[in-house]
Amino acid sequence: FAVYTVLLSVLAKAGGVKAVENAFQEMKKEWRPNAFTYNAVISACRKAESVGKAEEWVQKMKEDRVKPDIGTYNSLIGVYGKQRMVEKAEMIRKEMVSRGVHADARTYYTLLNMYGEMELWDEVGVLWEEMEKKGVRAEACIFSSLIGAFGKAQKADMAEKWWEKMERAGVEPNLKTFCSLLNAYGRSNLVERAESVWQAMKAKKFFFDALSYGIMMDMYFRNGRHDQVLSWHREMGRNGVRPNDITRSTLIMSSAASGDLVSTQKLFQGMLRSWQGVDVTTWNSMAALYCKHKRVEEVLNLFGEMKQRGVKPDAVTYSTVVDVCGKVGRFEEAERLFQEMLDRDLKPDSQLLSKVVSNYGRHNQPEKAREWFQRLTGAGVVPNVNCFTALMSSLLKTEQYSEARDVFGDMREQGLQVD
RNA sequence: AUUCAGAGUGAG
Repeated sequence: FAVYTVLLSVLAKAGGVKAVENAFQEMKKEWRPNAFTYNAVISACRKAESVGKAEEWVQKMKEDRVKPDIGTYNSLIGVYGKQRMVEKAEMIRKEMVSRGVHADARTYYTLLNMYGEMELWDEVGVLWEEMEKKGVRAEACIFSSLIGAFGKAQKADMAEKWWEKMERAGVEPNLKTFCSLLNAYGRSNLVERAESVWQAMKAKKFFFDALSYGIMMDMYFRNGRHDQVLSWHREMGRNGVRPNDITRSTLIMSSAASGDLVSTQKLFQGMLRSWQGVDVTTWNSMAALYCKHKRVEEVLNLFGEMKQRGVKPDAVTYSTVVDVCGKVGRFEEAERLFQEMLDRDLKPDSQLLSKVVSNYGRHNQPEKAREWFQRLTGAGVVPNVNCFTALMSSLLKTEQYSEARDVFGDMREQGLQVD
């Protein structure tokens, strides 16, 4: 029975709610599921970012008369936390209180993680105090999470402060904690500090993984030090660490930014020939490179080839192919591909909107730009400043001053910060 | 036994 529960969580990590659900059904034939079993399934829904499914499973759990435990509440908070549904997450916390279930360390970790990702630092402070008051001890993992959040927000100073806090608390940092600090420096372009963290890690005899190298490569890439990207990639290989999807995509990006099109193509072809192949993000990076050069045929060929190889195009892929068609004025094709995107249940976003609008503007079709703006916002896309700006410049191209002013007014009405 | 932490791709 316990083996089944472990199996569920392993399947969840391997990446499929479907597989988890199937295994659950199999198991149900022989055993009666308990809270642990349901918790594992709910957690799988969190990984798949499926709130609806998670809620369904909570319902099933109730129908099955299995009482939710602290793990269930924590998992559910995790489900909402990942989607940044603060109110829902807090609601669960209140429900816990009313049922006499006490928040534990993981409850706080999950909530802190959510607030950190959302950059709601005040809430982080409040929760932290509450946690300390309750005598819940922070572990390395929560410091990784918060230092990572500060890093993403390019607040290296805050990341440092929390690192010191961790040291004062006597918590021993692990590889993930070091990596979050490394990345904090990387994101703030503090290359030398990142390098010295790396040295400190080396002194501690950590075994670096591809993720660690990936952080360094990404930092050098963003700082335009493409030679360093290459040499760290080589260093990784020398140390017997296999490149993964992310280091591959960083390598492609770096080559795209530094070399000519042909050498990037060669690099990409070489990756395709290897047994690992490349993932959708790397395909997307390559497609974006062609798109930038307005090489429609290449983008479309790439698009076809990736499908042939069984890599599922995502919303970014479609955004790029629709964009490149629009760039060169092939709007019927763009329209067809856009429809295909919807048929595949992929959600258009504000970036796609701004691209489509500016492409119509570029080709002096402001009416079409406006039409698409309405169509997409009607479909639930929330336009940002870029979208409004694209629409305004489309209108201004044909000297529609008052219309552009109206758009400007609409933008301010939406409460958007004018930049 | 189950529930929490670290890196990559597209727009004006």
